[in-house]
Amino acid sequence: MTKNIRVRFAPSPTGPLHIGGVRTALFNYLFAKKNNGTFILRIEDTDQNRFVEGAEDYITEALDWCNIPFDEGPGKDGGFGPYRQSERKHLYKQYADQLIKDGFAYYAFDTSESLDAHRKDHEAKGKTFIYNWHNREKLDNSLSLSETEVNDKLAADESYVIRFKSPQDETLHLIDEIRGDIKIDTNILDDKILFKSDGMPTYHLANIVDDYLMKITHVIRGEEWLPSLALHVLLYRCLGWEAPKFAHLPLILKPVGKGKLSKRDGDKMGFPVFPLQWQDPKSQDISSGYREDGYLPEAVINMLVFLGWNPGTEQELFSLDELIEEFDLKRVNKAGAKFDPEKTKWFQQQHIQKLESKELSSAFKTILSDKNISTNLDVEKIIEMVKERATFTKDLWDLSHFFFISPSEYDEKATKKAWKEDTSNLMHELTRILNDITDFSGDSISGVVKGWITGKEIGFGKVMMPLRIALVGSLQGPDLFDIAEVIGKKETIQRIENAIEMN
RNA sequence: GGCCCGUUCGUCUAUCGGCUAGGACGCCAGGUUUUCAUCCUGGUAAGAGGGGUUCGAUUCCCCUACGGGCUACCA
Repeated sequence: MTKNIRVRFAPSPTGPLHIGGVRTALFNYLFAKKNNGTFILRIEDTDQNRFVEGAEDYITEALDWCNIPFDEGPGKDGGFGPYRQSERKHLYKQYADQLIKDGFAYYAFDTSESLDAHRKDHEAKGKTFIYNWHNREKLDNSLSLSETEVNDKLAADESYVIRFKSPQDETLHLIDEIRGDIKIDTNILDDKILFKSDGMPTYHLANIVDDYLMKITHVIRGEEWLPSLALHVLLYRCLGWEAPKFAHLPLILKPVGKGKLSKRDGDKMGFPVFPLQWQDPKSQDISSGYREDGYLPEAVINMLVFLGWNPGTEQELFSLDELIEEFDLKRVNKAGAKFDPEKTKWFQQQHIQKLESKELSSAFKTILSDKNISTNLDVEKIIEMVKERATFTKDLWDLSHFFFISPSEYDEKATKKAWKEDTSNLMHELTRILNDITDFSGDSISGVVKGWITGKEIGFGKVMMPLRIALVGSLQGPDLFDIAEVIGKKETIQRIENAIEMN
């Protein structure tokens, strides 16, 4: 019998979720959905000092926008709640105590100051201070002190932490679902703090306890956690629990230069690193978001999933459902991937093209009403005509404004190129011809005008270019005759007359 | 510094020992669109270096180099 797959995304509410975090959530989501499993959101807020107002709401809103909502999490109890570690505070201490009782952990009374001094001292000698078997007998803890001393300190309410007692002389064989076997010598491990003096567990303890209690089967997280894997596996062992499977995702790196992608890269190069816009509650600084910049969530998702994963085929464009179908942890890469803002735009362009004109035009109608433009024109047809040139919804106005507003000025360069001495006469004649057309459809206008041009032997450019200037204002846009059809006979002729007058 | 992970076109990547190393983004050139964009076609460009193993290594092993991560009473 196979266990129910349960995965979790466990961010800290220390600020806006950045796209690396979104990708981690996405991989968890895809893995869960692919396996009919459960995707859980757990808020890891054990560090009260770093708590940022609004960050948790941001996380859930971002997941919603990306269409990867959680099945269980704050406000959505699936029987394993609460889902904020701050609300689970009472759960952790007993496990730390159990570890002490079983000899796997110990009390430590060293102050931060004394530890800092040790570190500085070692550094000065070119050595590294590690709190572990090397020196724990010499430091201020329940391993070096007598039982009475320890009890006295505890009774005196002296502040303490609980440290893990890393085992000695053992080679750990760890398995990562993406990287394979990893061997670790336990002698190099340090005695990590499990329980802080403020009464809160550290990430390590809370994480293990919650994953166990929430029956997590697969821990899919960023590569920055790989060094902690040994500790985590050891904790499961010492607590007598079966460990879940682990998969460590490669990191997203800066487009240029060294290191992992950061907020600053986005500011510097002009692309968002956050799914949603974020205003820092303290500094009031605003960071741009993909949503506000006009990206489609499906484009962002598609871009993110290809940073470190591929289906093994040549298909690159995927819907979320297709991703769920195709996703496989085994096809996740090991190496970090540099983020590419250009390719992100390409994904956006591809996905907006997949949208139905109907959908786009309803979004576009909002833009129109924002601009106080009311129209009798067939908006859906206009969108159909211009959408192939759009990358963002907001491009639609630049691509189609001339349908709604008659040109008030004409592109200088284009006019110089296209409007010659005899052009006005030609345009006059054209208005008379257009006026006689009864079926004012693109095809019919095209037939009549082309016939006239050919008959007069005047060359297409001499008519088409000035006509385009008259209708559009510049040398761009979709098929001229289609434009004429949409704006209608009266408006078409009017615009030509305006152009004659102004040139 | 120590430990761990990684390394194919500029970038994202395919290849489960047989390679003329494939695709995509970008860039360049041509074509379509009597405009512009889209689109189409073509081009550019790669397995870090050195040792092994093998009939044969991009693929497996080792070393070096380089890149990344971790090294907090942060996650």
